[in-house]
Order: sequence, then structure tokens, then C-alpha cells
Amino acid sequence: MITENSAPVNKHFVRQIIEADIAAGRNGGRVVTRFPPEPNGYLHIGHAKAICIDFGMAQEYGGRCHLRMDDTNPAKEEMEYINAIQEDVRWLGFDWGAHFYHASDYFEGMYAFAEKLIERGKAYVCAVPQDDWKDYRGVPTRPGKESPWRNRPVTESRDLFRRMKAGEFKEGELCLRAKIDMASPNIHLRDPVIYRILHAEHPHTGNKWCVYPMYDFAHPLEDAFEGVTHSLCSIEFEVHRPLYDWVIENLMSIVKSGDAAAVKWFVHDHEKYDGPQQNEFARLDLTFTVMSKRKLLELVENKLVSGWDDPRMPTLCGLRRRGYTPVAIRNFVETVGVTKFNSLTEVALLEHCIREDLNKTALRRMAVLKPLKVTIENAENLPATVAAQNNPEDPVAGTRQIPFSHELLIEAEDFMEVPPPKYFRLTPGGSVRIRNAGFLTCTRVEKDAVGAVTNVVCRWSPPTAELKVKGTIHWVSAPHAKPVTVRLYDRLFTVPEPDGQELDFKTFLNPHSLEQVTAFAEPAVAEAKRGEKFQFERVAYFVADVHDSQPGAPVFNHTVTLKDTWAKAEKAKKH
RNA sequence: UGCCGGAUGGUGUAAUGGUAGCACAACAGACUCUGGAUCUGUUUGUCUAGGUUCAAGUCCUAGUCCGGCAGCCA
Repeated sequence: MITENSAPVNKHFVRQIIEADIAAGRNGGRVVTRFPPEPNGYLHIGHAKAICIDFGMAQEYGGRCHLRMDDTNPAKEEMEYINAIQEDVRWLGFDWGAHFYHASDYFEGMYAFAEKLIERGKAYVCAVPQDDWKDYRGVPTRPGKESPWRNRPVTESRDLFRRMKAGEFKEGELCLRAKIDMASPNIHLRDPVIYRILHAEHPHTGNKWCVYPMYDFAHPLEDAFEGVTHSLCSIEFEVHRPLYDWVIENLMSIVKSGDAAAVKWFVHDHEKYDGPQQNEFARLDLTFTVMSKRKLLELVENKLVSGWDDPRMPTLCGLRRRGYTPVAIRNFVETVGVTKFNSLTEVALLEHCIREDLNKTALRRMAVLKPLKVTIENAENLPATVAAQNNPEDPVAGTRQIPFSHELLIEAEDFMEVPPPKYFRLTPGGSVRIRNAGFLTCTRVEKDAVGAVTNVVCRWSPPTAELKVKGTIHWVSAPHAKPVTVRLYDRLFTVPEPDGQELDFKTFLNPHSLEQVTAFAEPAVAEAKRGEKFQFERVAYFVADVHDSQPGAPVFNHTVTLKDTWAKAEKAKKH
């Protein structure tokens, strides 16, 4: 069980419902949940919330959670996604054990149940063309009217349904409708389509079927067949719940009638099983990004990002490549909470969560992104190497030796000829501590033809020198420095809500969301393994890219910047 | 203006009739061989109007505003 938070558990409404159900002995006190993605895209941070809730509730209450591909629409679904989804869920830290399913596993049972509905007068084959159905369905404020086929004989419907399955009709020619209530104020109850004809190859069942169940019909059956007790989904399905319940009631009434065939549809727990119940919670939404699969696909297809796993994407594979950890994401989801309120969470909270984790775990290294040469004039007694802690937050991480020399590179912004007030770094005549290696006092500077500083000449003092300085800067030894490719990422969009604006969301793409530079790093950095995470001290957290890093030549992706109160104050001054 | 939800600081969330708390953000300070981390403090909130009650964010009534629903998508 995952318990990285020692904070008291927030008894959100889903936990309360589950605890009440256990107390009441519903479903024999079992808790079975499921995470049911449609394999038509990659999982994103919004799905992470659903995954943490679905798997988390099962873990907490001693139950199990199924991973189920909701593959009822072969026109949109692909194997690529089915594989990626499993990888992402596993990476997030969850385990479905043997409980990996496909909705398509139950097509036989769903079909048989549909026939039972026909026989019970609860469903009929309808020939009203799709375009005409708008008139029959009516509008929310006005009731619909009944299909002319609504009361056709049971035998006729059953025969037509069988011929639909046999492939005798074209797509759209006929469909199977549940016979419920055309006057219902809930549109979903106005004789919804439960089976449609689709002549498409299915990624899992191939060409076996040409009739496919609709979500509203299939989902409750999938849940019931698997013995799911709590079917947790997002709030847009709230208005579907009466239909969900209608399907379940009809199913359970057939089961309770002792129909031997019906029992075979169940793969789990049909004994002492009261049936599943649907409960809805609000989706996760984040600032400075988009969350719909359609829009993410648009970014990928238009090559506005390098792919689904571009480190700027809010996809789980993108976040993983960016250097985010499962722990950080799980903590983030727990912090955001579970309610029915449509909220917009600031991306700053996500960034806080990854900093919190990486601060504890990432090894420290030194690297200079924009170098400025420093020459030490008193080069006689310099140490060849200096020792540094790998992680001041974690003594167990040990220490390392860093080569030192009379030629250093420092960050260009760590030297200023004419410093502003409270600038604690290197200035002409001033002193500064250099991390792990004593002090530098600037004696003079060399400039090029246009007056730019090209070399800062300094006197070095050992760490034992009692120099009073207010700042510490990072450095690398120039002759030992390893050039490494560093990709600096920023937010993908320039506005907090790129969605829902008058202009297209792509208008707000941040043109500076990726900047590639060559940084100069201490030698240890060149040995970084793919996926290894570091803090380049005073700069940011980075991860060695899993795709583009080569042995001895890592490529670093910027994960999240360190907090920088100096930069913030300077920025505030300008505005 | 049909039906279903929802409304607590800038953001997210807690308080289940009894002191409106926590986290992020912002701001100020302490400390610091990372202007990081850590620590301390400050600012900012119950949608409105009535009612019930000794006591209302919570219960009741009426409004206001926001979200969702009219695919043979999920």
C-alpha cells in the first residue's frame, strides 16, 4: 500500500460512500473498482487522478482494482494505446494483478443480454435514420416522440438483431434501442441506442463482430460481469446514471430469475453480489496546459510537440520524460482532493510536488549553462580536487571529488561589473564563495573589442580563509568540463487557460517553451544513466533523457526550476 | 426559461449544528557553503436574502451565478 503521506487521510465523499457500503454489508463487504480507459490516446495527468482514486480506494479498503480497456468502438482504438496505457499505470505504481480485461471480452454476454431485453419487450430494432432521430428525440425542454418501430413484434426485432449481427445490414441502417421513455426529462432515457452496426476491424476481436454495444449499455454490464462494486467516473456521466441503473436492474432481475445462461456472463462474484453503483467526481484540470485527448492529439499531429511523450506534454509519458516521479504525481493527486466541484488547479502545485520529492532524492551536481571564464592568478597552491556532498538532504548519498584548476567557468549572470543593490555574487574587487572550493576575489577583468567581459581574473582563497561573503556561486573547472546538451523547457502555453478562449488554443502556444543549450558540467555528469535525476545546484532539476542520451553523452531535460527569490525580486523591480 | 450537479481566501481543499483549519501561491523575516532546502510570521474566505436554533459554512425557503446533458463517441 502506498502511504508516502503521513498527513491524516482526507475522508472525501468517495471514501465515505465506500465506508458506508462496507458497514451496511453491501456486496458482502467487498470493494472492487476498475480503471476503464478507452484505448484511443495516451494517459495524461487527469487520468492519473482517476487511476489514483480507482486503484487507491481498492488498496485502502482491501479490495482489488481491474484495469479494463473500454474498447467498444473499433473505429477509434489501437493496440499502440493499449500497450502504452498499461506501461503508464504500472509506472504510476499500481498493480492490477491478474485483473486485466477488455470490454470486448464480454461481447458474447452483452449480446445475449441484449436478446433477453428484446424478449422481455425492453428493446427493439429501430430503422429510423440517424439524421431523422433528432426529431424523434426532441429537445431537453420538450418530450420526444416514439419510433414507428417501437412496438414491432419481439420475434421481428430478435430476427433483425440476429441479422444485424450476421452482417446483413450496412452501418446506420438499423440499430437496437432500449425501450424506456420518450417523454423523460433525461434525454439519455429517451430510447437510447444500445447496439450499432460497425463494419470495422477491432484491435482485439478482429472481424468477429459487426455490431458493437454503446458505452451506456456496455459499461454497466462490464462492471457487473466483473463483480465491480464501485464504478467511479467523472461528473459528465452523472446524467447517465439512471440509464446505468436501468441496465443493472434489468440484468439483476434476469440473474435473480435463475436464468442459468445469465450466470455464465459473470467472470467474478455473482454470489452475494448486489451489483455495482456509479459515483461521480470532478475531473482534474491544470493551468497552462490542455487536457483533452483531441487537443493533445492535435499538438502531436501538427508536430507542435515532438510526440505524445514530449516533456512539455501533460501526458504521463511526457511527465515521466520530463523527470516527474510517480511519488510526486500521487502526492499531487492526494493534495488536490476529490470533490464534485469543477476546479482548475494551478500548475504551481504540481511543480511544488516534484520539487519536494526531488529535493529529497536527486543527486547534486554542478553545471554552468551560460559560461564566463575565470582565471585564478595565484595558481601555486590550488587543490587538484575538492570534495562535495552528493545530497545535503541525504547524508547516505555520500560525497564525490570534483576536479579543480586555475581556469574555471562560472555562470555569466553570477558576475556583474555594475551590480544592483543586494547583489551577492562576484563583482570587481568583491569576493564570493565558490561552492565546495573556497573563495574568489575579483582583481580585474578582461574585455573584448565591444566591451564585453571575456575573462574575470581572481585571487583564490581556501575554504579556511575567513572572508565574509553573502553569496555562493557554482562553477566547473574549464579543462575538465564536459559539454552536455541541455533542453530547457518552459510552460507549453502563455496563458493559464488556453482552453475556452475566443481564439484557438494553439494561438497561445509559448514560442519559448523549448530552448536547447550546451552546458558545461563537472565530469561526473557525463556518466549519468538514462532516466537519472539531478539537481544542477543553483539552477534546476534535470533528468537524463531516456531516448536521446548516449553512454558518456547524456542529454538533459529540464524538470522544474529551483525557486529563485533573487530572480523573482529582480523581475518584480522591472514591472 | 427542461433535467442533473455545484458554489468556503488568488488556487485547491477541510470543518458532517459548537473557535472557519491545511496546502500551494503571495508578502515579510530568521537561518544557510545552493538567493535552494528549513523555520517563523503576515495578508486574503463561507454566493445573496430571509428563516429555524442558545449556536448555521453546515438545516429550511427563495434567488443569483457556474458546470454538464439533445453522438448510432467514451
